[in-house]
Amino acid sequence: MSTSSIPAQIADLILADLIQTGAKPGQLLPAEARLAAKFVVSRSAVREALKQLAGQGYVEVVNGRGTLVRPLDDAQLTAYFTHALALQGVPFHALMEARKPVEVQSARLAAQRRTDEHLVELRGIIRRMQRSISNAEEYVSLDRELHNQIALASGNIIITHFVHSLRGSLNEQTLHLLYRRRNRQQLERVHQLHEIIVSEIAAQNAEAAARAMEIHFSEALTFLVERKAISGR
Amino acid sequence: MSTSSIPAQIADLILADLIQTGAKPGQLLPAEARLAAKFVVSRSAVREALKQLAGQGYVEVVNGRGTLVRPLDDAQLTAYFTHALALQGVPFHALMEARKPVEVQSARLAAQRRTDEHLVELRGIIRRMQRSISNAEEYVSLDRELHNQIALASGNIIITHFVHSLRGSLNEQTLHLLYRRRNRQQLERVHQLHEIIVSEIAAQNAEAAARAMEIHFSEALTFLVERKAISGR
DNA sequence: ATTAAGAATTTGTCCAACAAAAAAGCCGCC
DNA sequence: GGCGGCTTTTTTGTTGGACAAATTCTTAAT
Repeated sequence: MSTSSIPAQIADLILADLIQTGAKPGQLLPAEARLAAKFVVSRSAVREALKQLAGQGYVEVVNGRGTLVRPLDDAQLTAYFTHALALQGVPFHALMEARKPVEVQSARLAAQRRTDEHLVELRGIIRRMQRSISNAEEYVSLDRELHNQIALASGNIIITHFVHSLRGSLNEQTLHLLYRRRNRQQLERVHQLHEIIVSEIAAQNAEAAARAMEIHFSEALTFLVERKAISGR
Repeated sequence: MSTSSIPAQIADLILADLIQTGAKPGQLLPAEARLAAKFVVSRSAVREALKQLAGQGYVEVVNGRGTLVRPLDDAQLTAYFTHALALQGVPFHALMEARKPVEVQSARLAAQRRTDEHLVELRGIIRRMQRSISNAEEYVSLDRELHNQIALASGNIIITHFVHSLRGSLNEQTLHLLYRRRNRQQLERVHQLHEIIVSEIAAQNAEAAARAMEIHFSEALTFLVERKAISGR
């Protein structure tokens, strides 16, 4: 709209230009002074516009070099999930509800497309998990690695970013809730499912891998609901 | 890091403060001048920091009033998908692969949680679709409405934002590919599945609704693969 | 051809000033 | 007391200039 601020308008124009011309990651944008001349605004306005585009993840401004198109990463997704959890108060189980089918798909595709290199990585993580089953802090860290690696093996960058960013925006308190309060028997059940998931991915049984991941998440959700009922909220 | 720019550091500090204090949407931040004094930097630096946070979707700066915490919306997700499709060249089928399980979950939850009001909306859309089956442009628009409304009925804001933003970042060309090239028989098959999905949601058959949505997407993906094979890329 | 110093380009940061919009305070009127 | 309407104050919007910092380009010497 014509009522929005000049930097916002400039940002839209620059972005439209990038899309129009099919800009590629790494490509250099015109200098701030040149953009300011082109749009007939001050350099400050252009700078704020670029900062906004940088915040949206489209570009990166680097001192002395210029502004360049940024390769796609999960920063935007991380910002979204952080916003949802920390500022908006979206309940954790709502995120898990959305995450579950994506992780199931992740396991399914990983079983179909995994390479031998992926498998080596996955088995290495499982081996380390086996040794860390009584160390909750390390097991949580390895759990993150495992799910990230499975997503990587899925060969789908959107799924990879989704899985990675969602885990990344969880705070320590929530991770604590996920694992540390469990007893030994419950942790071994969790690990058993991790092993099944990887072995089905190894055997390239897509549907079996998907089912194992689904059970894994169903049990995690059940666990969360139970704990919520106990804590009375 | 100490090497990053001052506005970036200020942005991180402000965000950390918002999270720490549990800021709520609509809440007003201190004035730019006050923040500048607090962090001992110029107002320009604070302004760029705020513009970055605005780009990340956390806050909104409004002339004469101040900076306020923004309610969660799908702007970040839209930016991510736009970046992926328009700038990064992520293939369309990769997005569909990620979208499919989310929409299946959306249908499943909608069947479990839909209210009568949701159902009225859904049936209204289906009725309009019935009349527009030969008008590809309008059918595409109604299709978007239908999927959004199903996501709304799922009661999960993450899923709602995901579905809405993914559709929103598709350009005209891609939508064209999705529907306009189909013949009458294919379009009627698509509509038949739309009707089944809604009727299963109406009957609160969660798994049946999920299965119908899954078939819907499988056929769409098959159609895309076929077209790609024909067009030779 | 290599290297190193210097020049040019580009972004980083700050400051000062005024415009524009919104909010807050004030004052008279009913 | 309450309620418009005006003024004042606060806050963001935008510009221009100045200099620092980082990078790249140029050039000259070996």
